[in-house]
Amino acid sequence: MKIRVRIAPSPTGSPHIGTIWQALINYSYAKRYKGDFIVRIEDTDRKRFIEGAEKELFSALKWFSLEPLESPIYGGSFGPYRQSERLKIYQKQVLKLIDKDKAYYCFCSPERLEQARQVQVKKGLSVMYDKKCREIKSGEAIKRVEAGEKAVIRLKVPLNEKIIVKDLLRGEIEFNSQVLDDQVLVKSDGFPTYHLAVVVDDHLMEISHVVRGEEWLSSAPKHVLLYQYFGWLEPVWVHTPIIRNPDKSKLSKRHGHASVSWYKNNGYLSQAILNFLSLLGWSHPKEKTVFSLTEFTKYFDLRDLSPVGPVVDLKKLDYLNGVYIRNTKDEELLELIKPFLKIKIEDSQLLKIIPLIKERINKLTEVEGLIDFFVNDFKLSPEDLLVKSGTKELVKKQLEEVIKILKDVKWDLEEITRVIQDIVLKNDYHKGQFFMMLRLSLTGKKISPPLLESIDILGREKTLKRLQNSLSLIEN
RNA sequence: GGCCCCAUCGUCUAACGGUUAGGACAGUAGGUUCUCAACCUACAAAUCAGGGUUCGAUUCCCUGUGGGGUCACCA
Repeated sequence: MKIRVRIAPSPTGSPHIGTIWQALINYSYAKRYKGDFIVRIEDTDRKRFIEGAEKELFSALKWFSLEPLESPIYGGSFGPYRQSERLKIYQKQVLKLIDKDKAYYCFCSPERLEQARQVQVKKGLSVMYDKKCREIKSGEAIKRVEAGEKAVIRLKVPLNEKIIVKDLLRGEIEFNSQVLDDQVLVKSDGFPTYHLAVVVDDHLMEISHVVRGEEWLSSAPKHVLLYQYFGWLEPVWVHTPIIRNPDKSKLSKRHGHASVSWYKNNGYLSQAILNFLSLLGWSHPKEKTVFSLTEFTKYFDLRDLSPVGPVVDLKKLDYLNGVYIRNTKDEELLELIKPFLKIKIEDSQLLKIIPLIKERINKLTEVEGLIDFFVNDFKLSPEDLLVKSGTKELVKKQLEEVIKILKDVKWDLEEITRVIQDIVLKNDYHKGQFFMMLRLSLTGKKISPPLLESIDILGREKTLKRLQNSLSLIEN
């Protein structure tokens, strides 16, 4: 059987990291077994539709290199891939159900339903449709519809039957049809609900494995029922764990970081995020935690997914991000860093700085704070300088010496290193203290990239100017 | 609340029914070092509880507890 898998997001907001995780496992499964990965847009809810959300989704998929074979933008032979463009298909299919007496028209007003619901809530019962319209003769119902009366179409759930969902990760799960609602399949605006659309589309698009979040498990028996009613072969059901916040709730903006843009804006690399995501819910090969998407697609199998909802631990992502940053070539890193810099700096100079900082950052956002001193001047408090570096006389003497020697030294790293270490040795200065003094004078920071390399890049003019500034500062 | 799912270090996760319950991140301590990192070494840290089954349960079964999901003309 040809493997065909899909993600089916709805365009109701900016892309969710959980959607990317779904994309990752679907894409990887398809890749591994030479199947097809498809994106279908589930835009049947016009109230929640957000303009531009679809575009954002595809640009996110592109960023992660998880591009589908078939989709609304790439096309494919099972299109259209937007549900709003498939209305006729659903209408045709649902009529089959009406014919078979497996679905029925319901004329109940939203008000009546609301009332019934409140009674149920009061009695502590689960909220379900009371099946009032189920008894209407189909001939009569059709007449009323033709007369223009507003109606929805509901699924006719059998009264007391066992329905089995065969889930790949959990085995057979048994539901009693009593707990299943006569689900609305077609809304009064003529749009299908998820339940109808997903079954029809997955079947017609020849989806072999329906891989989706565990939040769908409760409604899966309805879908199974639909496959039976239509007389179609069921796909393999795979309900994946839901990614959680540190407080174990479903990953959300409130308690965690759910949107792809947050990760992007906070200086994470797409490969690192992907690596991190692939670790979630998956029994990775022993003692190997760093691997690329290509490697992942070699090992990944749906069977190795665990049904336990993993918690997102940003500390681990930070670590992985650091690993990826260190493994990125300086030239590539340059391009990645630039969008995060507010200061203006020449590419050539930035390229010189990158080796000094790449192993001390975990996120691209940390770059600016480390390197702004190359460009910007800063205010230094004399108290700070003296507290960290010794007495006024000592600091003054040291600064004067350094200034003197740097004035006409040959300006390259080796020479600078030699002369400065000379000063320390000859005078028997406290090395740590001396370097801290220089560090503060030149960068205004207690923490900075390696000092001698920084001096080399700063250049003679700037270095001397800053040292002079510090000198005059403590003289006052 | 009904129904459903799940349960190994703080977190991500290993362990044909037999292991000193392993690794990674985070933590702690030390080494290296001009600071911070990176790197190296060490330490600490878990089988939810109670019953079975078994010569032997992290592993299989039951109950409890805990967590999660779901109960829409939303997906």
